Amino acid sequence: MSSQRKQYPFPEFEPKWQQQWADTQAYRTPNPGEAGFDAAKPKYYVLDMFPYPSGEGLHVGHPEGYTATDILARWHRMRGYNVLHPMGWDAFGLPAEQYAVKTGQHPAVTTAKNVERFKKQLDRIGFSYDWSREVNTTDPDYVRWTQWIFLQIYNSWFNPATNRAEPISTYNGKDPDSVRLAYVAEMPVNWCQELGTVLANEEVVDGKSEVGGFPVERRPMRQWMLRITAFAERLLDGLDALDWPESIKLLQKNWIGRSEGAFVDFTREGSGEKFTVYTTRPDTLFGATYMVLAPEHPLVAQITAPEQRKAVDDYIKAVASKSERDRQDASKEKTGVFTAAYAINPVNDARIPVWIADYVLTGYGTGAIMAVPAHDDRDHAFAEKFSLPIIEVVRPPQPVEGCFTGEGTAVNSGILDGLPTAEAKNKITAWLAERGLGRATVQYKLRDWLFSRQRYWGEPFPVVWENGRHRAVEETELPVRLPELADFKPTGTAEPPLSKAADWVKYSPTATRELNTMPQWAGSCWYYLRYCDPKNAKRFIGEDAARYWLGDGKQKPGGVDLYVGGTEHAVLHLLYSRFWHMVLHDLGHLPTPEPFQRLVNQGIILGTDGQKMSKSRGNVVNPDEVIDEYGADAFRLYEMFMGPLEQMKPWSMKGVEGVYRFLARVWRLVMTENQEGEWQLSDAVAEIDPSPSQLRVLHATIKKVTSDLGTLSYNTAISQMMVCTNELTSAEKRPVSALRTLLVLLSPFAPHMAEELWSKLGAKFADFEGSAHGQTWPTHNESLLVENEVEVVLQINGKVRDKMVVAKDASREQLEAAARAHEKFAAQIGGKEVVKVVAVPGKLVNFVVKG
RNA sequence: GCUCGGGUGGCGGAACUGGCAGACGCGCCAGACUUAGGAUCUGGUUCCGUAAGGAGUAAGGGUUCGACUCCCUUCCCGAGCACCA
Repeated sequence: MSSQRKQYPFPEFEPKWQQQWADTQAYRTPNPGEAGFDAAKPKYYVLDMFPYPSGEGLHVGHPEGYTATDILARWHRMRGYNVLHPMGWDAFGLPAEQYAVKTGQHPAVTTAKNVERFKKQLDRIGFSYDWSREVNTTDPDYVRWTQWIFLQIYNSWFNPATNRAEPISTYNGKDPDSVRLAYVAEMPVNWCQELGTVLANEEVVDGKSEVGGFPVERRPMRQWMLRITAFAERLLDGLDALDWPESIKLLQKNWIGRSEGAFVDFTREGSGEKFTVYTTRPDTLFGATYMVLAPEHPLVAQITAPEQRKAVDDYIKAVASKSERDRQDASKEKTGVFTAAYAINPVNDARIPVWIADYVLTGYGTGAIMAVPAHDDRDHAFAEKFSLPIIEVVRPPQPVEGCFTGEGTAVNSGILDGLPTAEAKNKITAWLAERGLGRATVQYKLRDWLFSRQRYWGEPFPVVWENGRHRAVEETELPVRLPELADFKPTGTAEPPLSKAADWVKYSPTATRELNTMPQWAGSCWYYLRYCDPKNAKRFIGEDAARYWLGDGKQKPGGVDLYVGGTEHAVLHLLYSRFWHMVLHDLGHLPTPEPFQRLVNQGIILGTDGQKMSKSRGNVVNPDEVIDEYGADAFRLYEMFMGPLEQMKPWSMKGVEGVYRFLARVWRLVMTENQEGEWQLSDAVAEIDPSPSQLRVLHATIKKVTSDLGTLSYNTAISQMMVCTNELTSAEKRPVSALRTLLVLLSPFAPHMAEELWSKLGAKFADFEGSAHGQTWPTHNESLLVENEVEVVLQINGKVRDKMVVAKDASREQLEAAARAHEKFAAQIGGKEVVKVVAVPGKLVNFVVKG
C-alpha cells in the first residue's frame, strides 16, 4: 500500500520545507532588546503542555493540542503579532529512573535519547516551534532556577495581615521555621516498599502503585511541605478573572473545598479539657448527642478511661494498618469505640459520650466533631449502629423520609426555636462568640503540598542540615547537582537513594545535604516562564521579557494567552503553577498575578475501536505511520477535522483519507500531470476575475475560517475550505487571485502544501513574493456575501410547505403579499381562516390557520 | 451517593440570538473515464412510502406562530470528587 503512488508529492516537498524553515530559523522569535524585535506589534503567547519524553514515543493524542496551537501561532503571526510558541521536556520522573534501575543506564542518557526521538517526531509534523527556546527540566541550567525558586519559597512566609507572601525577614516571631512557605513536618505518606519511595496520592490507584501495581502503605515520615493552604482563598478568588472552562474552574473550586462554619468548644466532664469541633451546622448544636474524635486526635490517650483503654488501643492499631483507600470508602460500615469519657455541650450543658471513629479525619477541621445524628447521614448511620440517641432539631419544610440534612426551622433548640436555618446559624455563632465558646471560621479541604520524594531522578533540595536544623545553601552554589551514582536502586528502607553518595552527602564536617528530591511537578510549575527568556544566566526570567510576554497584569490577570493541554492536569499542575506564580508575584519577581489567562482542554483521542489507546490493547496509532502514508499536512488536518477540539473522539484511517483527498484536490487545482506523469502547473489557472459566486464563496470562507479560528472551531473552518475548494474545482478556469487567497487561508493548517503551491504559482504569476506563511491574513468583504435574492420558507402552522425567492430586503408586508400570490402555496391555505401571519424578513413566512 | 459534561443518519460530526435539521467528511448506491481501478470526476444517499405524503434530534410533558436550541420529569453514556462534619 505504501508503495502506491502518492496523490501529490508530499514525500518530497514536506521534508524540503521543514529543512528550509529550520535552516532559515523561520520561526525564531526575538526578545525585547534583541535584533529584529518589533516593539510595535502586540504579543501572543500560545503554549502547549510539554510532554514527558517516555520511551514509547509520540502517539496521535499528543499532536492534537500541538496542532491546534501551531495553527493559532501561525495565524497570529499572519495577523501581525509577535508570537511566542515554544516546546520543551518535562524530563524528570519515575519511569526514567526505573528504566535506569533495570538497565543500569544513567537516566540522563535514556532521557536524552527519548528527547531526540520526540523532537524528530514533532519536526515531521511541521510545527513552528521556536526551538532556540527549548527547555529541559533536567538541564542543570534549568535545575538551578527550579532550586532558586524553591529558595524564594523557603525564604518567605505568608503574612495574614497583608494576605501576601513576604520575605521571611519581615516576620517578627520567635521561630521563623514555623511559618516558612517550605517547611518540614512529620506526615503520614503513601510509602511503596517495592519502589522505595513515597508516592503522591494520585500515583496510588486502588491501594497500589500506579507504576508496577505494588502495595502502598501509610506511614508517618519526615517530609518537606509547601504551605499552599495559605493561598487557598486567593487561589479560589483568582479563578473568576480567568478564561478557563467552567468545568475546570469547578474542579479547582471543589479541590480547594471552601466551607463556612464555626469552631465550638466542648469541655470534658470532670477534668475540663477542651475539645474544639468544627461544624458547618452550628444551628444543630442542640441536637448533638455524642462527640467523635479522630483516632489520631492528641487527646485520645489522655481521656480514655482504663476500662476502655484496650479496646481503644486495638481500634487505633487496626485503623493505622488500613490503607487510606479502605479507610475512606464512604460506603463501608461505620466503626468506632467509646472512650468512656463524657463532654459537656456548651449550649445546654448536656452530658454526651465521646467516641473515636475513623470516619472523622485528622487532617480536616479540628479532627473532632459534634455528632448530630438527626441531621447528618454519617452521624445517623453511626448512631443507628451503636444505638446512640437521635434528637430532631431541624424541622423540614415538607415531611421527608430518613435523615434530613437540608435547611428548615429550628426546634428543640432553646433560643433558636422557630428560626430558619440561616438565621439560627448566625444567632448561635454570635451567642457562642459572646461567651468565648466558639467563633465563625472558614475551612478548606486543600492540604499542604507534600513536596519531597525518595528518588534519584529529581531536583536535589538546595538545603543542608546542621545540628538538627535545616538551612538554605548560598545562591552561588546553585545548581546543586545530582551526584553520579552507579546504583539508583531503592535502599529498601526509607533512606533515599542519594544517601549512597557518601561524599556528596557530606556538605561540611558538621553539615549534611538534604537527601530527598523534588517531585516532578517542580520543573513543570514554571517552565512557561523560562521559555520567555531561556538563556538568561542572571535571572530565572528577565524583567523585560516577563513584562512583554506575560503582560503587566493590569488589565487582565495576563500571563500565557492560550494554554492547551489535557484535563489530567486540571487540578494539580494548574493549581501548583498558580501557587508558585502567586508567590513569585508577591515577592516582586513577576508582573502578573496569574500564569495562564486562557485555558483549553483537548479531548482524548481513542483508538479505532473506540477504546482508550493503550499498548496492551494494541490500538495505539503512531503518527509516523500516518505521516508515511498520507503526509504531515493530512495528518494535521485530520487531527483538527475529527471534531471539536475539546471532545473525546475515535481515530479513523478512513477519515485521514478523506482530508488527504481534499488536499489532493487543492493540489490539482494548481497542478496537473503531463504525459510522463510529472506534475506541472495547470493550464486551468488563469489571470481572470473570479465569478460572483466564486467571489461569494471565497469571502464566505475568509469570514468563516477567521471567526472559527477565534473560537478554535477547526473542524468547521476546514469544512468551509472544502466547500471553497469544491467550488473552484468545478470551474473550467481557476482565477489565480482566488487560489492565492485560499492558499493563505490554508497555510496555518497545511503549511507544507500552501508553501509548495505558493512557490509553484510564483514561478509564473506575479503577487506571490515571499512565502505563504509570511502573508497578511485576508479580510472578507461583507458586501460580496449578500445576494440580491433570497429563498424564504413558506410555512403553515410552523410546517414547511413551500419555498419562494424574493428580494433580499423584502418587507414583512411584501413577504405576506408574495406568499398569498404564490399559487401552489395559496391553494394549500385554501379557504381556511388565517388567524395570524408571522413574517421574518430574509427567513420565512408562517401562516397560522384554524382547523 | 454528590457535582459537572453529553445523547442528532450506517459512522465522525454541522446548525447564528428560538426560524429550511443533517453543512463538511467517511461509508454506501448509480453513472462517466479507463486495458484495469481500492485513482479521479459527476449525481444520489435521515427513515417509512412507487408516489402524493408522513415521521424524525434519548423518552415523556410544557412554553411558543415556530423548539436540536428554553422549562419540567425520566432514562442512558462520559468525566471528576468521594465519610471534608
